[in-house]
Amino acid sequence: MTENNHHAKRLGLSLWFRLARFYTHSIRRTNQHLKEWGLSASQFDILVQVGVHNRLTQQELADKLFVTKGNVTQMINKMEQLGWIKREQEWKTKYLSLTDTGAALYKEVVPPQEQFQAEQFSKLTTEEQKQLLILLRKLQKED
Amino acid sequence: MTENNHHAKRLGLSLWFRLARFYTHSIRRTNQHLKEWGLSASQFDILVQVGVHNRLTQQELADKLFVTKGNVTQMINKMEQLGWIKREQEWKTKYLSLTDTGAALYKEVVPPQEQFQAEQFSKLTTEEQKQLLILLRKLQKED
DNA sequence: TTTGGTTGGTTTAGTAATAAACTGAAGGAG
DNA sequence: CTCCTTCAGTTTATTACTAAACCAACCAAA
Repeated sequence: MTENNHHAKRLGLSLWFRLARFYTHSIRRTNQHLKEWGLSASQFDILVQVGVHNRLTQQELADKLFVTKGNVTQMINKMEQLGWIKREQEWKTKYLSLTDTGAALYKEVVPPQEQFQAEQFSKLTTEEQKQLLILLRKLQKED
Repeated sequence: MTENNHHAKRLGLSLWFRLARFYTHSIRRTNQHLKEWGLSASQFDILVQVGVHNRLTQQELADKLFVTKGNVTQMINKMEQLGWIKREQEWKTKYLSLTDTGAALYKEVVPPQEQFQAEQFSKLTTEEQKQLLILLRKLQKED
C-alpha cells in the first residue's frame, strides 16, 4: 500500500470518529434543550417533517428521516397518543398531519430550536457553515 | 429580525438535519459491515480506543467517546464476557486493556474497517475530506 | 380464478444510549 | 475522630432504533 493510500484510509476513520462524537454530543444537548417543551429530538424531527410536508405517509416519513418504518410506527403511536399528530387511513395507507395542538406546538418550538441549532454551529463563520452544508450534501448525493 | 439573521438560523437547522441523516445512515451501514466480525459499531469504537490508549480508565474512555460512564459500564461488561477486554482494578479505579483475543481481533478488523470508512467518504475529494475534518475539529473546540 | 408478488404498516426481540439515583472509598476540615 | 465532599463505577428505568418476521390488501399474470 502506498503512503498516500494509507493516509486516505486514516482520514476516513478520523472523519467518522469526529462526526460521531459531534453527533452524540449534539443530540444530547438538543434533547436537554427540548425538554422545556416536553419533547425529544426525534419527536421534534417528526413534528417538523409532518409540519412541512403535510399529509405524508408513514413510509415517506421514514424515507425522509432515514429510519425504518418500524421505528415510525412506534414514534407515531406515541405522538398520536400525546395528541400532536393524527393518522387518516385511505385504503391501506395512513396519511399523517398535525392536530391543532401539534400545530400550536410547532409554532411555539420551532423558532427557539432554530436559534438553538444556530448556536451549536456558531463556532463556524457563516461562510464555513455554508461550506459544511455543501460538503454534507455532496456526501449524501445518490450515484 | 433581519433577513440575514433569519437565514443564519435556517442554516443551523439545515446543517443539523443533514448531519443527523448522514450519521444514522452511516452508522447503519457500519453495523452491517462489522457484522462479519461479530461486532457492532460501538464495540468497534471501544476496541479502537482501548487498543490505542492502553490501560485507560472507564471514565477516560467515556470522555473520549463522549458517552456516559453508565454506558461504558454496560458495554465493557459485555466485551469482558466476550473475552476481548480485561479490567484490572487498582484502588477504586479500573484500568482497561485488550486481551490477546481482543488484540487479535483489533489487528484483523481495523484495516478493512479503515477501508470501509474511507469508502463512505469517497464522494469527496481528498482535499474536501481534509476541509471537512478541519470544520468538524473547529466545531468541537473548547472555548 | 387462483396464485404469487409488492406494498404499507405492525410486532417483537434485542442493542445502545441516556439521566438519575446509588455505593463505597479517599481525602480533607473542623 | 467524625463529617462532608468528591470520585469511579454500578444500577435501573426509559427512549430510540434496528432487523426480521409478519399481516392484509391490492394487482397482475397465467
